[in-house]
Amino acid sequence: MDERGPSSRPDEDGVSLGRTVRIQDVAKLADVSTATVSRALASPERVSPEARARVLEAIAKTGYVPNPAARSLRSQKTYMVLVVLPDLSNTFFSKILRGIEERLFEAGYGMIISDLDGSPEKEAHFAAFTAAGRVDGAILLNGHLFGQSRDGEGMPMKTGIPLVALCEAIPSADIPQIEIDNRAAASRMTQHLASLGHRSIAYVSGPPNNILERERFLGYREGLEASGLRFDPALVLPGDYTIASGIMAGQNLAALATCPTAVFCTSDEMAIGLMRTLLSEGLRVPEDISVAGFDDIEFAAVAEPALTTIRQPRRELGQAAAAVLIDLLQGRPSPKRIRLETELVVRDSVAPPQNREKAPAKSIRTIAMKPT
Amino acid sequence: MDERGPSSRPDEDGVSLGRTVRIQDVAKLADVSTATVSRALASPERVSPEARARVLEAIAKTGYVPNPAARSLRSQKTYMVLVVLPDLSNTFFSKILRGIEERLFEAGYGMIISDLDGSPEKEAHFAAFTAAGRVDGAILLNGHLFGQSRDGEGMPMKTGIPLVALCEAIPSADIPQIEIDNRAAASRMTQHLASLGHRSIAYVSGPPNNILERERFLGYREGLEASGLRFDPALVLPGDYTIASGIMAGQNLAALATCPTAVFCTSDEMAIGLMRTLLSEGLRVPEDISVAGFDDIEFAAVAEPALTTIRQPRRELGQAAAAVLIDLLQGRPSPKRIRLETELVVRDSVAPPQNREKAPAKSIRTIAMKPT
DNA sequence: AGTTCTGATGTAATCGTTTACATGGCCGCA
DNA sequence: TGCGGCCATGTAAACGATTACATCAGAACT
Repeated sequence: MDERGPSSRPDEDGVSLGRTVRIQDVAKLADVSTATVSRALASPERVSPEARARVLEAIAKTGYVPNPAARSLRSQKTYMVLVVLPDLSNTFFSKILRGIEERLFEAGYGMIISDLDGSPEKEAHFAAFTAAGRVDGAILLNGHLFGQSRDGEGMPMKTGIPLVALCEAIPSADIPQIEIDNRAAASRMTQHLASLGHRSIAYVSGPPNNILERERFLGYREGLEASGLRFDPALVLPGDYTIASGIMAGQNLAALATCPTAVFCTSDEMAIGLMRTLLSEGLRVPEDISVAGFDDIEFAAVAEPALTTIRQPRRELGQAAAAVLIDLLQGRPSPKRIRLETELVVRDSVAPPQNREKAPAKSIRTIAMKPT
Repeated sequence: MDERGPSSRPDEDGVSLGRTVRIQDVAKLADVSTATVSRALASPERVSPEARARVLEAIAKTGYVPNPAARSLRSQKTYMVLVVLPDLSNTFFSKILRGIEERLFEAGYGMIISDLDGSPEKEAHFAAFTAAGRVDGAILLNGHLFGQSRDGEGMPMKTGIPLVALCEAIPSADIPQIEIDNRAAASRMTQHLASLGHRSIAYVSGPPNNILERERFLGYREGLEASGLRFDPALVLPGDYTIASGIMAGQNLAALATCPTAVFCTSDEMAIGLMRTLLSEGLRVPEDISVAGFDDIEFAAVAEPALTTIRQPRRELGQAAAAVLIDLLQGRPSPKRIRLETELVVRDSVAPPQNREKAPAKSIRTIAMKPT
């Protein structure tokens, strides 16, 4: 019945606390009412300096820590935030998470993580989770609202708590969006490739129906157009942002009738997987084919060759989302949309195209001398 | 005062709920007492089938979700678990996290994450967190107990809640440990290198005072000894498991008077960073120098060359830790220590040493033909 | 038939806060 | 001096569940 019995000896400072320290104990010791103790903590300016000092002293003496359950029960606030994401083990998200955690921590909020893992069952569970009032707000990285019933796509979740969409905008929902301009970034990369002389630029896509993917694909086409290149559907290879899909795309690419001189992968994972395949197929990057990525994950800089990519400020994205949510939670006005800057990071995996049909692989080295 | 006002229209199923559905509402609808409703949920066998059916129906009709704060206040259980880790953005941890989350979810527990980020301030905060009873238990990935006061190393945290140490054993604490045999694994890799003919094997360490590091270092020395090789302190390069430290170690390595023929890096991140540096220094892997890693992260297989490493079953480690903690929380007996198997994954970054002093780099290719 | 036990249910106390409302003292203004 | 207002504080009613204890009906045994 009472498992904590044996360990309930006097704790630190010689103050023996029979059990848990309650606000009453503090009140008694400070010779004030519980209301004053509560106020001294929540809104110090509403308590006289002397009373406050006594309360603080009593708290220090007893080691009092407010009981969150009781606090939450009464005040309807949990100081907890739910973060929903599709895949916790993905490098891309974990860096963002860190940004989120930082800000939340500063503001005194805890972070509960839900790895959706593609399971609708989990979605339902976490919809209930929010409904039960276990969290004050949520940050959604999964690109859609969960708990959407019959109405399918169109029906936003009515949780009644503040929500923020991070990275993947949620079109039908009227909630703040924190994101980058995926379209502009993709367009820029495409134009970068084109400006180096590439005329045949393949594209490795993200998962279908993904908002990110739609935007990036639009950017790709825009970039082609802006560079006066024709869009060729045959050069669009399916992917899903994973290393494995990059490897697959590499195989598909190598099997293409006329191999393009450049590939734009919409994630670094795919780019790295793809380079790997290309390399083992005997193609060299960037001499035979240029490869570009997206995200600038840690490994992009140490890939071989180092990956040219688009940097997303992941930590900052997380921080911004958390900041907006906190504003919302605390009733402050907050921007409806934040777009953070991306950056084109030029490394070694992209180079001007070289005429590889004319010579066997070995002699290419001489051609490579050309640039000055 | 009441922000939810405007959105409080009838919800689903046409059942209009003025505000939140309470257990009383369910009780009234099912024509039983609140106690029966509570029991129907917590211990169905203690309620008659008819009553249970009525309760369940009423719950379905009203969409009742128990209020966690109230439940927690009364029952002293939160159904929340704290996971403490040193760096959330690290690939290695995030895969483990996923394993943890899976198991916790199945058992109905939520996961709160604390990214320690090397900040003692945060440790204090989370010590208070557990003390306040916000979680029922914790999984520690950080290798020590927080909240250790004056006594320094030796004083285990007295939180009064079940704890489990994952990966990094906590020597002074009497809590279950889930881990791999780091020492045996490191020894095995060292012997693997030696068995290929390497006589001079460098070691890139983890952070000092880290338990993992200590074990792996012991394994390294053991492996050397078992292979009849002498330990040379000059071949131990400092690292901290990060890519950056691997890059640094690569520079130090290249600067060494007599370059070893093999390097054992105690993390894949370091191995990949190190290979990168080596490559740009003009050394080839594995022809000039073999590189081995530890962990088998996703990128190990697609590194160039593909990394020979030790596979840690990360997801399983997370699952096992969660399972043990759940046992503990539910009063079941649980193992005091679980050691999961590692696996030596042989890829391309390790090869027998080749005599590189006799010939200039170019002609090495002929030597490389040797293997049949 | 009387007693005891068991199983299903209800009643109401309890968990530890926050906070609406009441109180009382003090200041300043007329 | 009297009165409105403000400030600091106290009192006590929530918040919404769990659960110890009481109750009661019926079964089973002597």
